Amino acid sequence: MARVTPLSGFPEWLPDGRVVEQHVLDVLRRTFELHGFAGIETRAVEPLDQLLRKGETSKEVYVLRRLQEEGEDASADGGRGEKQLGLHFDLTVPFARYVLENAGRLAFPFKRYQIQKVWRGERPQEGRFREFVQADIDVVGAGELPYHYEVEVPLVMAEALGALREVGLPPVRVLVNNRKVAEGFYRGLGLSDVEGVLRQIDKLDKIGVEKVAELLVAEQGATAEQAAACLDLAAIHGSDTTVVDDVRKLAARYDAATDLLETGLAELGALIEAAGARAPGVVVADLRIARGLDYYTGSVYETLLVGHEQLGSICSGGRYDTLASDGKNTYPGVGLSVGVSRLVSRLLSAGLMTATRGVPTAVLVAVTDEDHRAQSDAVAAALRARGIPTDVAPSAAKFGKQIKVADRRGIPFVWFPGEEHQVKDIRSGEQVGADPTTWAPPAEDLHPRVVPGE
RNA sequence: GUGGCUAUAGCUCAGUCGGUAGAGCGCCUGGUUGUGGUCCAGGAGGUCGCCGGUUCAAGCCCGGUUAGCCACCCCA
Repeated sequence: MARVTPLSGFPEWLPDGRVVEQHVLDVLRRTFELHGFAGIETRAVEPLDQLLRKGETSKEVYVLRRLQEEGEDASADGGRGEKQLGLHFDLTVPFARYVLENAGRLAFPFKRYQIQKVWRGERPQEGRFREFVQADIDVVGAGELPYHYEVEVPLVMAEALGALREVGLPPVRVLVNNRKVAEGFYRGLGLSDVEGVLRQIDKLDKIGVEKVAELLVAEQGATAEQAAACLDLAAIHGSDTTVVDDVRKLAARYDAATDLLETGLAELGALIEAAGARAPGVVVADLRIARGLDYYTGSVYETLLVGHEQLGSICSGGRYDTLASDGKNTYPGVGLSVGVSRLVSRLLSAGLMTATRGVPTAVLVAVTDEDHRAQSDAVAAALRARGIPTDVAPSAAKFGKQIKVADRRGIPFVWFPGEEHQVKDIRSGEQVGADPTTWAPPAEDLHPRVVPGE
């Protein structure tokens, strides 16, 4: 048999892992719908020029090509002029296109969730995949989008992730910043290359304060004092509105106050205040969060798993003043995206969350001998009719083997048909008489459950 | 795209100084009268990633190649 090797970056779970993933997806979806987000799905491909819009040349896009393309249509370019297609690398670009395409039929502000696979042609490693699932929520407005949505979106996400706590998800920390604060502060200092400064600040975790200070001077042309100011700003963090005062004081000290800074601070303060009341301890302002250098214009978010910070952000997003635009109308939006595959891969590899079994089956009906298989099928039918997931033994092997079949799969009950039916809980060994038309397993054994790992 | 490491049984790995392969787990069979897990006995299973080179002889040395892992970059 040909040797099969896993394809790096294209994760696949075993059935019990899939149970965990499916549970995570269910909880996310339920929470999103609870908050009024409507579900959509967009096609997997977009025209390549659309995907590469916004100058995102760094994104590694998988391009779609037909096997028969060559030879068949040397005239394709001159003829149909088919657009080159690429697999989407996130759900925001397709959503923006979808909004424009359906603007006349959507009601704004439009709240949608979208859970789909995305593809990125990057070099994979732990927690980084080339094919992975994202779960996005966004709110998009026509022309304008009130700031309170920038407060709502991370709180919905905090609630969704919070709902997974009981099955083993570690606590999460949503780090927030506001692009206007950073931009206002830097401009107030006299630094005009806001993106450049942010890019350096983003390296703080990796290379440390001193190196970043050097880079700010060398690359961004900052004075030592300006660099120090940027680093002081980046050092500010906290979960209450004192961070706003801290920034104001800092700005005053460097004489860097601007209107833009004040606007940003007001927004950030409102977010922190609301979050403190609605999800205490979850949302933390962190003035060094940069995120998606080019397109975010207001709040930016990043989410860490407490105890797994090395994994990177499992959920991030922000506010775009121009999520989509058709030239005449602009559609601002704010959204967050959960990296479901990254999250689930860690939950599984670290044993944080496990499924009680990998098969849906609650009962395995034994087969006495092949001549009596119909009797076992009848028992199974009776159980299934009452919603009990049931399977029939693959062969009329010795009962010990049939029990083993159940054990290997985590099926909790084995049914022995006969004059007097009996059902055995193979975990306890307890075996009792039972009637296929009335017996039911305990509620907790009816379906696989997801539980915290050991 | 750049750099480092790795590739031997289904899985995790050992294999000394070059002398045609081992362990643990798993799997199969048996331990009598149809009830698993523990225990005991036995058994199956490997083109040592692939191609080439050196050598009397290569899992081991050399070159190439493919794949995987890790780091950088970037990001979910």
